[in-house]
Amino acid sequence: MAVRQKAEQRQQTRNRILDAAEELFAQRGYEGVSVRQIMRQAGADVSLAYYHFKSKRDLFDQVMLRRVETLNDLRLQALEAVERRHPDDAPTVEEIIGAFTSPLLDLLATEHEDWTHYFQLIAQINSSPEWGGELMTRYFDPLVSRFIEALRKALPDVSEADLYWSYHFLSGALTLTFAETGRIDNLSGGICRSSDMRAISKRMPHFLAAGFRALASRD
Amino acid sequence: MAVRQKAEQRQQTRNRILDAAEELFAQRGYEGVSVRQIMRQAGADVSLAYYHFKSKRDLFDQVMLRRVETLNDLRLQALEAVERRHPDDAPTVEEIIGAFTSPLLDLLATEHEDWTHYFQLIAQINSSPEWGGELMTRYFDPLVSRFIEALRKALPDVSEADLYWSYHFLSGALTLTFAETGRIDNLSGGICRSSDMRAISKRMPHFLAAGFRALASRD
DNA sequence: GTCTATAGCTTGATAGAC
DNA sequence: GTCTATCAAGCTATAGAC
Repeated sequence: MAVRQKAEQRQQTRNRILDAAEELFAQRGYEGVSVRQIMRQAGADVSLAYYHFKSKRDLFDQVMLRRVETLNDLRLQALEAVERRHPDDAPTVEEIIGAFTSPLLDLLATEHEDWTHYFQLIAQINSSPEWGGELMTRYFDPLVSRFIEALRKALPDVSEADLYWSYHFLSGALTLTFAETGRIDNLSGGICRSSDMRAISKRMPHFLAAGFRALASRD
Repeated sequence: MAVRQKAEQRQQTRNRILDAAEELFAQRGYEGVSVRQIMRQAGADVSLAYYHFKSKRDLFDQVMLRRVETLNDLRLQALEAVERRHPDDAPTVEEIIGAFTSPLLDLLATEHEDWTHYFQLIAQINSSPEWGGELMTRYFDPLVSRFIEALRKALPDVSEADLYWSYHFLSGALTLTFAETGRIDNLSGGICRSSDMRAISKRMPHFLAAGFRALASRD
């Protein structure tokens, strides 16, 4: 019984550190945050960081890993649900893109605090020459390849290059949107809000699907 | 004569520092680079950084400012050229987006070394919650508002919210593309290359224009 | 203008008591 | 498991000689 409590508290502390690290890395990037700042926010001593994690870089990797499997699973389930609704024909591009993006919107709607910092972190990694190529590849490529395959079936005449470039444009639009930097609030004079997920889900899949189709049907 | 040489050398040193800072900030972000590393790469002593610039942050601001006016001027000229070709009707969405994006492609084609790091830096800033909202607004909003105005004329029935969200998706696709992280190279197994500007210019305006139109003509 | 030298601080990480 | 104490290194920034 005492053993179980110890294990639970250990897990709790570990998670408090991961939460603090996630939030601060998301705000200021890996290099912009010190282990001390993270542990201050977690309400624990610096040395505990090195008891629970091998190094600052290991802590960062665990922040990334903690949520990636959940996210990829939800996306895969959404895609499979779409495909089950189309036993004979191919799903539409909108439906496939919806399966890729709506899990993010759902997670923000139900567990906003937990996921918003994670998506901000992904956005920064995606745009970083130092981290982007390697980390996005490692964490997301298997899932993305599965989505590309579905898109290839929905757009039978599309070339491989057009398909990958289309996904690339999607990736940029998606990650910037979930970065929630407040830029669109300033630019639009308050007409649009970075945090308005309903406004996003009404527009993003439609916008991107039209782009995919435009490249697929060009000349 | 000696005075002029001094002034020229001063300018040269200053530019060497700015070049080094631009490259390193683009690779590892503001916090990921020290003034010492910048000056080592510039081949000059640390103290010279503080002779030419007030602080690390001032150096960063000057890196941003050095190219932003040139870039915005070229974009504005491209837009005005497009509008001059349409004295009676409105330009197409493709033409307007082309005026926004093609100056970047041209600069990379003619002065690649000088501009590639700058665009990588912009990409990271755009996706950062810490910097994105404020800096992108300060440096680019006047120009972007001018482009939004042109797009409003090209899409007379579009709602204001659709217009701003469309631009937002454009911004994400554009900045990720110029971040050149190598991700698309990995994902596509070599079919696409991050640095292939011809492939980009053939696809990006077309993809994005279709998105704008899809939102503008939705129900 | 460019150098040396250094102040004053923060960093990532560890050793050892309890 | 959690604390105190500490290390060596690196950091931004400046003062002052030439």
